[in-house]
Amino acid sequence: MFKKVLVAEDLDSISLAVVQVLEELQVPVIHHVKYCDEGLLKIKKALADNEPYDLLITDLSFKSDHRKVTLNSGDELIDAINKVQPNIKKIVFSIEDKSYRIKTLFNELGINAYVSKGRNSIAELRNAIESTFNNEEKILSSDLSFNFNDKALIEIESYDISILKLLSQGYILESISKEFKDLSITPNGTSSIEKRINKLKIYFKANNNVHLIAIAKDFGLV
Amino acid sequence: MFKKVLVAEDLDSISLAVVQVLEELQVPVIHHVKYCDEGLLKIKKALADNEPYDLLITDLSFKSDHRKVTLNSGDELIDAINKVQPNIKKIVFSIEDKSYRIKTLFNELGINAYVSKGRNSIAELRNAIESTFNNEEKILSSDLSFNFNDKALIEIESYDISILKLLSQGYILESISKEFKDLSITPNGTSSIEKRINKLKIYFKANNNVHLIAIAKDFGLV
DNA sequence: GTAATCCTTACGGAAACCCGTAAAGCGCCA
DNA sequence: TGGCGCTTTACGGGTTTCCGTAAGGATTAC
Repeated sequence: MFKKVLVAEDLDSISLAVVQVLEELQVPVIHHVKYCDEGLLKIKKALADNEPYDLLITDLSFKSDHRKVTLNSGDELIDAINKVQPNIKKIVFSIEDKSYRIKTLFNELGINAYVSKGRNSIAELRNAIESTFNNEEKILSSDLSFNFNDKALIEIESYDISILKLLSQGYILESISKEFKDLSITPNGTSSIEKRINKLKIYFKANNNVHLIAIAKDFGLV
Repeated sequence: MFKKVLVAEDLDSISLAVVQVLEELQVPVIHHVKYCDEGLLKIKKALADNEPYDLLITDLSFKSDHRKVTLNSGDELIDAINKVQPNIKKIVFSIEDKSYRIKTLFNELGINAYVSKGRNSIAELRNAIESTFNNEEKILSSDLSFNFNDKALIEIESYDISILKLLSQGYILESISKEFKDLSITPNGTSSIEKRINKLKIYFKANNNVHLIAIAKDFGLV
């Protein structure tokens, strides 16, 4: 079994359960942090001491409070850790159940397992830890049964997300076009952007921009 | 201390912690349900048996799965319970931290305490249970420090929420007007509705309708 | 080298919005 | 009854979205 595990989870009520699972699995060293920044520090320290962690279990969303932080989410934490210790095994344990979000975690951040917090997630988490230890790939908790090869949501790319983000911030077409030109994102003609928004509206069956952003929010795309 | 407590919480990783707190407080009878419907049934059964619960601790949001349910949220559960056993003490334990949502829980559903899931929520929950037992009123976990008498968010009433809801569903002004006429909600002229939306835009500093709905989603208003 | 195709951009008219102003409706009170 | 204040509604013009059509440019096929 894993020898040294780091848990990043802000909710104390949940971390309690995670740590309990790790103890049952007889993991000798279990550390727990409530802020992403702390997590990165611990990873770096362990590397410097030549006693690196071999598993990270992290949540995605962290509450913001008085404390000033540079890493705001599990995504950012994983991204930062990948730059210093890419070979570490990574399990995400989160409430998120949108396929788009989860796919990018596997494809872009290279996580090993995703466990969705739910009615039977403690058992799911235990299984995921064991499977990860046995070098299985792309482990998904059983309540998430979407197809990994489903093209549908993969087709929505970062370009679309950028448009949706700006729309949700109150930008009008022309401003989006200007912004894209500044950032050298192409295509950036108002007409092209308009066309792309139209595709999104058809895809999500939205009547208008307002409806589209409401749906995008529900899907966790923005 | 309380003699018989019902916990309604779908996430097993969290209910574990809640039950643990109750055990530490030496509550003799602790029941736990993962679905709201189950919760209502247990309450009714206990009443019929003349052994009613004296405390309810519930989450607000419950994941939907294959199972068909009639009560979808903690709000609905409390509302239903209030109809059969209004005198039961009620504590809400949820991640939600929007003052609008929480105020309506106190004002319209008559809950006794609200504890926000956070980095120190186990201790907060314990305190809230004890304070509730001692008949204190309107207990709020300490990380939520908004003023109860703050008029700002109270001014946003169900009329505004209705507009925002319809907007987020892709309705145009005229359709909203028609819908309001059908439901005999007044005012229902397009102009009045437009004016009200304008107020909301000023209040939330939104540039346009798209922006407004994005903000409303963030605030959990729709 | 030319045609076919796709992507990007431009254009224009109808619909919906945004925003200010003005009229109509309604309760209140003298 | 008539005037006052407030709310609701109507109206109008400027802006933005919405949606179809088409021109220009790049890539691919043959």
